Amino acid sequence: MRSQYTFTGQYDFVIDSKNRINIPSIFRKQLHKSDKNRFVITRGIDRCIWVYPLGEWEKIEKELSQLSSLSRTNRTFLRNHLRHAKIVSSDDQGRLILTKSLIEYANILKDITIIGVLNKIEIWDNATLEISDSEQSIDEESYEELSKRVNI
Amino acid sequence: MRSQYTFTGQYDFVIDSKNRINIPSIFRKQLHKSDKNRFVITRGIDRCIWVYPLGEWEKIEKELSQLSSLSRTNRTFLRNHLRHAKIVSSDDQGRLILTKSLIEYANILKDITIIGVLNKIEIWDNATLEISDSEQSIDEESYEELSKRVNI
DNA sequence: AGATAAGTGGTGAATTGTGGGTTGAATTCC
DNA sequence: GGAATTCAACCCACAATTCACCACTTATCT
Repeated sequence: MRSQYTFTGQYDFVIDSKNRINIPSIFRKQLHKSDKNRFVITRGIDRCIWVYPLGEWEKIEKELSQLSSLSRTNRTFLRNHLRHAKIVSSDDQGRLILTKSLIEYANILKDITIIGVLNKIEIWDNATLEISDSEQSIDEESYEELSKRVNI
Repeated sequence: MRSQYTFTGQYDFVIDSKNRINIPSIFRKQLHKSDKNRFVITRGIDRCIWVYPLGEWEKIEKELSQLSSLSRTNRTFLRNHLRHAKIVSSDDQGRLILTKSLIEYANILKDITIIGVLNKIEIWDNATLEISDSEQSIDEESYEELSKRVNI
């Protein structure tokens, strides 16, 4: 299923004392009315927070709901992927409130960087992202592997 | 059949002296009127309590009723799954009363964690969940297996 | 430069989580 | 069988948190 969203670009913001973070206005303008400024925030696989417009998240839920809880692996997988996900709405200014546990997970202090990654938005602590950048470079071999699957 | 419920997120609560536990308000808001604040509480497969909105439980019963009692495995499974199931209603504050036997089964003392897992809600003793977390990690192989079936 | 939009800070009202009391029905005990 | 006890249902109360706004400053655009 093709996503209707194609978030791109990088933007710097700050988190305030009430754990609110702004969504770049250019992203807000792209949001579909049916999502009604609702998002799902959850743990990213790296040390960041993933933000999905509600409609995008519902596609993921649909996939997950096919897993039977009789399987141990499924139970663990479902629990671990769903427990950090929370539906949130943005306020009139377009801000979201992050949970304390996600803030801790992503090491967020004050300065954050928001990155558009197609159908989701990543929220990074500024310093953590820089460290991650330096560590996570892609080697030549992996690029070769990718080139077989993605044509850009 | 796709569930109408998609509980997600993790919330901390306490159980009080009358064995009452709160349901997160965000879950309560999602409840369908036809369920009229009625739930089925039962043993989870792990050391936790599973809570289903009544309507969801009825779907499960429908699934279970398809299992023939001629099979020993089926009989045992059915018996163990149904004997601890109980219909309960929440009070005006949105709390449920847990049975002593379920409280014992889940090792619940005081601090609990509630996790939304799509169509059901899990109630864990805080410490028990942490232990379970450390034991139940998913190995790479299982992730590979899952990736063939779930596209997220 | 002025007007508009975007980002950030703050506040009062409403909601939520938790504790407890009272009553009447069900259960247990002698 | 009747008394004592337990327990669920239904209240009320209240502190802490959250939410829906309002306000101000900074940036952008024409």
